[in-house]
Amino acid sequence: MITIENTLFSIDQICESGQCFRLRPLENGRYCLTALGRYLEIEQIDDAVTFFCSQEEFEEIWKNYFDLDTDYQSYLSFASAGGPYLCEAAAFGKGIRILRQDLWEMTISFIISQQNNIKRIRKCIHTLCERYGEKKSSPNGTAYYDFPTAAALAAASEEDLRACNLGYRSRYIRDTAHLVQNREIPWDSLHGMHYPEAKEALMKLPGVGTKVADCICLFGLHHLEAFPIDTHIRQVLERHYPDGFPYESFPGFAGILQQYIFYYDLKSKDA
DNA sequence: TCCCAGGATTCAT
DNA sequence: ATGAATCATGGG
Repeated sequence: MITIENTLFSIDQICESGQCFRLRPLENGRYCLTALGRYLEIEQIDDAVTFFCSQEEFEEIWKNYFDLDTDYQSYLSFASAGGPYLCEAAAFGKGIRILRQDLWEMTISFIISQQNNIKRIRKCIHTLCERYGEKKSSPNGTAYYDFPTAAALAAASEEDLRACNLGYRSRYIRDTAHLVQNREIPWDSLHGMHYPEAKEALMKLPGVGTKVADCICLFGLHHLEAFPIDTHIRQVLERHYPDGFPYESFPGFAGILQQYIFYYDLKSKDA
């Protein structure tokens, strides 16, 4: 295990910000995460964050996954350019980070997210992993499931997927899996593309429109300029930025501010 | 019973 | 180029 000190890291805020659906709290106060084919437990006490893995695994995998080499204070300092509302939002969620998650997992996860709520999105993804992901065991013996591969989902029928309570999104997922599996989309090239062309390519996938493509770009390709506009963000923009959001004040990283806003709006409503 | 949830697609005008 | 209807499922 390895412990770091970081005032701008909150595993709870990251979990609750709705960007990572397979990060969840355990009974004992820790959090567990299944990602990149691995299982990880995390514990945070104030600014001290403990990763229950070897130092090598932390350095090679999780340090990058949690974007720990990035100085988020420099992003937070821009919040004032968005007025008092953005200042409040940024102060409220200053422990949030944009994780560097897997592209395929983000694609399927955010196809599922459409017209859906976060609790049920988590449940759908969990079911999908249980039924179509490879079962593994962590070093300490905890069983977990990988996120299903494109091949595994392409092999499923639409009826099988509907049995996972995915609803009308079942066909989107099946067809998307087929497109990727059959190389009908330049999948491996996506990582090398800039934001506009990556977004355009992703929108060729069934079930991927403007908003979902932006989420995939932000969380799966780490394009920080992607600014997903969902129902929450749309309402905030209408209410607090009637003359337009000052995107130009956050060149190349408006997506980070989007996450502060999303989390702030989400948490201000669940009382 | 109706409405909403990190929308996208299709079809109408 | 906009706008309404439709798409499953579960929770309030």
